[in-house]
Amino acid sequence: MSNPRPRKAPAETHRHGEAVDVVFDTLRQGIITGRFAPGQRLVIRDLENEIGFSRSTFREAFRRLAAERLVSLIPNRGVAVQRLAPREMADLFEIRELLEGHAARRAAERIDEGDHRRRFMAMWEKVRRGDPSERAAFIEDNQSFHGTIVELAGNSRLPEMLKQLQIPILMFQWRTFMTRQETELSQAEHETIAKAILDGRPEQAEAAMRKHVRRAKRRSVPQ
Amino acid sequence: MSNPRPRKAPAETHRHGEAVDVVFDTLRQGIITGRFAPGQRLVIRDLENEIGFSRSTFREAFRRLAAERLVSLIPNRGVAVQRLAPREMADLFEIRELLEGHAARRAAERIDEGDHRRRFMAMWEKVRRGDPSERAAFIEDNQSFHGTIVELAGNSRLPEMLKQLQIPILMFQWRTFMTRQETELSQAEHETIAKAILDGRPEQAEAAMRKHVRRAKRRSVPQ
DNA sequence: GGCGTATGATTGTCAGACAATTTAAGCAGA
DNA sequence: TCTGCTTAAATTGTCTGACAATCATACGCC
Repeated sequence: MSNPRPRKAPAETHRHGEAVDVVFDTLRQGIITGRFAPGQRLVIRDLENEIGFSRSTFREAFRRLAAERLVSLIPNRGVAVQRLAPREMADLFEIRELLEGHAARRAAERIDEGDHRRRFMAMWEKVRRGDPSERAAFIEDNQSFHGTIVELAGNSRLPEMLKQLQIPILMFQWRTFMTRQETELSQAEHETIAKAILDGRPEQAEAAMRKHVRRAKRRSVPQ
Repeated sequence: MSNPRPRKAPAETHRHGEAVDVVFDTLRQGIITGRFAPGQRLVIRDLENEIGFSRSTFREAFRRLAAERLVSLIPNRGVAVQRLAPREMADLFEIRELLEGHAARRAAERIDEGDHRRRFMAMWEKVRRGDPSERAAFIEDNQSFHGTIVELAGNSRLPEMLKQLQIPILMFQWRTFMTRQETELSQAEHETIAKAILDGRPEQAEAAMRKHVRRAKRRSVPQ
């Protein structure tokens, strides 16, 4: 009897139509955490053996990663994990300062619309109690703080734009030493921003947020 | 004698490694010009017959289009040309106002660095002479004006971010009736912005640009 | 050691297979 | 006629294999 051609069993079980998403998430996580180093080439045959899935799936995932600037396409050489020069990092922070400052302003303007105040206070109650010395928890709380403000700004495109800006910054900061003193200073700045938003003071909210982002830039980007 | 399997000849001659780019450009152009209507599904087999190239190439091009928000992915239904609600259009303009206003400020601050003044004046000499009643030329000059300012702002990420914002706006405006009066008003606003930049007045440049974008928004987005 | 050339590895593209899924069509029963 | 179920057709999502183009390296030659 003839041996039917065996089909590859995917590394992880997944539903039909999710392969590209699984591969994309896996690679993105690997890039953010440093599992794949900046500049490193991603060779499909190695990834096939390591993660499963097939070439076409990886190629589609590569296109998404390239669109988010996590990798760069090199003609006839596939893709490589993006390197960020200090200058480009500074440029990212410059845009982030602008967009997040605007988001804080809008959030303050709209704090009394709908359930905004309730949502913001729920987030803030949790974040303000966080222990600044627990680094992983602090990073998560920080995301939550900034994410909520951006959502409350009420612009449908702002969240995704900032997410794109933050991923490379995360790649960078992950390897940055974050001192106790710095997280505490960050906490204090969050407090200033939160108060301005809750008090409905747009100008102050924007100024405080911009200052906060500028300080993060000075801390993260080598001059 | 056996007939060797014929290979598909691509619709247009192109070099190795450019198929995805050709398909991407073709589809993007078709979407911007209205050849593919908002909401319309893009079915790969039809596109294969019409443009040439194969499924995997189209699937990769789709990922790029989806990343630029020109199409949306629908599970098990492929992709469809993105529809933009007036609200989302307004959100795009809100971000564009912010980023382009910032770009105008930076351009004014840096007008005397390097060859900035020469480059800006070269563009402006050409654009100011444009006939506002020639619509196609006006659209091109408009791109040139805004593009130069964004480049002179000196932020490496700004140009691509604004390009992404402008594509859906173009999709929309392409079908907008642009009166003679409006292009002339636009010209006059360009003049104000150009003078502020050439005079090195960042505050005025930003304010004029923001006003310019806000007026374009009022003209383009149904309230 | 420097330089052109063969060699191997990898990418870019095409083609075909098949399962999963959606949509439309056909049919049975109330 | 309407409703619900089954079937069929169309299309997507994924995997596999083929082959040309290109890049990187090793090799041989001088």
